[in-house]
Amino acid sequence: MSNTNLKQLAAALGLSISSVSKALRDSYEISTETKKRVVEMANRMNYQPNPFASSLRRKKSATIGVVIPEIANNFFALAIDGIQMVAEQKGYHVLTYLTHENNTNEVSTVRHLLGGRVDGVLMSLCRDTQSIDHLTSLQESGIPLVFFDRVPEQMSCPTVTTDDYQSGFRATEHLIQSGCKRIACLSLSHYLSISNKRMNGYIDALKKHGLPIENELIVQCTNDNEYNLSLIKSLLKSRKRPDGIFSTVEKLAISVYYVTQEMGLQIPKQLKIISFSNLRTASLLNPSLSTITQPAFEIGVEAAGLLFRMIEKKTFVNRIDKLELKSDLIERKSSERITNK
Amino acid sequence: MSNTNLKQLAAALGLSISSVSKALRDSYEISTETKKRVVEMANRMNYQPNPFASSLRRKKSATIGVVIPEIANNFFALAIDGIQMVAEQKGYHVLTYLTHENNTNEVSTVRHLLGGRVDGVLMSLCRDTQSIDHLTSLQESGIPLVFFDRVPEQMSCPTVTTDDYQSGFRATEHLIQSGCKRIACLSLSHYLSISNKRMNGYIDALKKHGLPIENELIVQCTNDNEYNLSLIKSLLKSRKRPDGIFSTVEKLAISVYYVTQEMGLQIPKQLKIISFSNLRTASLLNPSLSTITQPAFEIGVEAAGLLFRMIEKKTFVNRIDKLELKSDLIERKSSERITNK
DNA sequence: TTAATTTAAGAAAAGGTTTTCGTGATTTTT
DNA sequence: AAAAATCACGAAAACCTTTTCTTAAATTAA
Repeated sequence: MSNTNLKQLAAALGLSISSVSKALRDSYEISTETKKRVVEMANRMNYQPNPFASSLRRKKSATIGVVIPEIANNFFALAIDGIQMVAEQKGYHVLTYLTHENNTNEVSTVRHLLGGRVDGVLMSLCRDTQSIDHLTSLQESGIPLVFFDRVPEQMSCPTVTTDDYQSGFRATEHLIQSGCKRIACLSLSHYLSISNKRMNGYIDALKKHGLPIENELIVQCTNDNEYNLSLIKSLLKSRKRPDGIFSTVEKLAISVYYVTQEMGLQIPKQLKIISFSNLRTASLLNPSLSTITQPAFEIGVEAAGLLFRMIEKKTFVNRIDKLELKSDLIERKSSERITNK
Repeated sequence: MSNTNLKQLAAALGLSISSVSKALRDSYEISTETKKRVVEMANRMNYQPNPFASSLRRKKSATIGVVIPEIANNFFALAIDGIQMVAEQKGYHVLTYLTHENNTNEVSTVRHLLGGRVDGVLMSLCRDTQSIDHLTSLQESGIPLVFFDRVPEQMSCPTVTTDDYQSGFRATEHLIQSGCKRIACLSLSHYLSISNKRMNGYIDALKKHGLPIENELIVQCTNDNEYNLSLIKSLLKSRKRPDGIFSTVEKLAISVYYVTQEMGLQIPKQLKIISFSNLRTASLLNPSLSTITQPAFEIGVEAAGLLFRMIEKKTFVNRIDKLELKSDLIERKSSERITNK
């Protein structure tokens, strides 16, 4: 154990505990020479302040909590990366919680967080969260709270998102311009506002170009990968198979690739697809996948930045501060127009 | 704030603080009816014990630390997933630290951890860690410590790894059997034992099949992606270009794909490749990538399991407990034998 | 019926830090 | 030279739980 505490340090220096504490925190009450002596001895004795005693006394944990649906997900991994970077700069620790897209986990995680273990919380909702009671109670507890990407629409709380509606619109319009007439939309959840915004963009793009909105082309997927595969399979085997797919989430696009591979359907000849994705290998897929790529790292950075502004209370953060970043649409083979029919 | 504490709870119940505390911890000293009353009131007042006071008193943080090189990496993301699962079962929190493959960060993170913020540490070394002083001092501080995947060979400490030597051997032999005569090896770091083990497997496979070991075919890559691309480019443009590549790490295989795409080199016709990888889209790449896939999630689970055995001290964990899991070799197009020459 | 034991609870210390308040000693002001 | 202010440090409370040690009451044993 490091196990030297202030008491021992004070004894070794012939000073009082309080003086040593002040010296280490660079208080004006302590003379410069004493400070030097103290710091020296602290290093020599390998003193590390007990974080719990400190947190207990100061009512500061120097820790933020991050609650996300999953970690084995390019978007969230990158966001965490950004969050960690900012936290480290601020001298904060990062406690990560995974909900696995399960609302029950989300609720119990929030309950834990209410215990005061963290000074602030960054959160991205899980796909089946409907009630926001646990979220409001967290907010009302006074713990700074910022949502990113998957945000609760009904709540007045700072958020960092991307231009989901526009992205959905542009992606769909891109498919239309590539010649698609029947475009399906794969949605992750009808509870999530990002899913719905993306879908609304899709719908409005169809409307703008005079294409009908067909319910059987809007597929609400689940959290069960196998089941999603069967949904996609039946979509692609239906009498009036779509000739384009707008996938609101990477995972589902990958499933589409698997299904087309199995069925022998050719992308982009028989089916075009574009998807939200942060896959680094999108351009190496067969065929390369057209993507709407969110600035995941920056989202993490911005969300953390907002959170620390709230924690430090230097600049006021309004509850309705909503930051919206832009996603990139990257056209690749999977949505390419076929010239020679 | 939740901000109800034992004192207030005790006052509301007309009991002493100590009795309430005992009741909540289900002590035999408290009658069952009183316990019921206490628990009820605790729920009603939304009582959450202060984790810092508790940690201070019990000298237990209910937190483990995980130190990894990066998070935007399929292997580590999956490992974290496994770790989190076990930690959650045990009622522990997970503090994540990223070293970004930088030894300085690793050292300073370890120093932080010495402060006693965590009850145990899971760690995977960064690529440029040579000195293990910081690691031994962490171990000697008495904090349970388990390494996974990237482990320090010189240290006597529990580890969870995979059969890296055999995997390297099998991968190389597979390339040879597919017809390769000049096989290059892309290594991440000559400091990491996993890199070296994989490379030794490669070397021994070449030896077994009577192929020469050529230094210019063993490429030590860096942490600079751009530079790695140029290394790979010059490798593939050299007079005697290799006809096979064994990549010890996913990232480098992806770089190879980019380079071959740019150069117009055809995989597997002109160049075959196999790589360590946890990419979910390996089979969807163009061409599909042959991989050695480590059981990343299980590695996390096992490492966490070992760590908790140490923390709980129920079963003794020997310092030389080394757990080795098996990786899978999955043959795909990228290393396929070309039949009709 | 008294002594011994068990039961149920409270008082108080301990854990290590931070911070407020106090206090002599020195320096500055009048 | 006396009064005021500053300096450098110490004592002690506070943060909230947990746990050990007591203790009064109730039960059992003798």
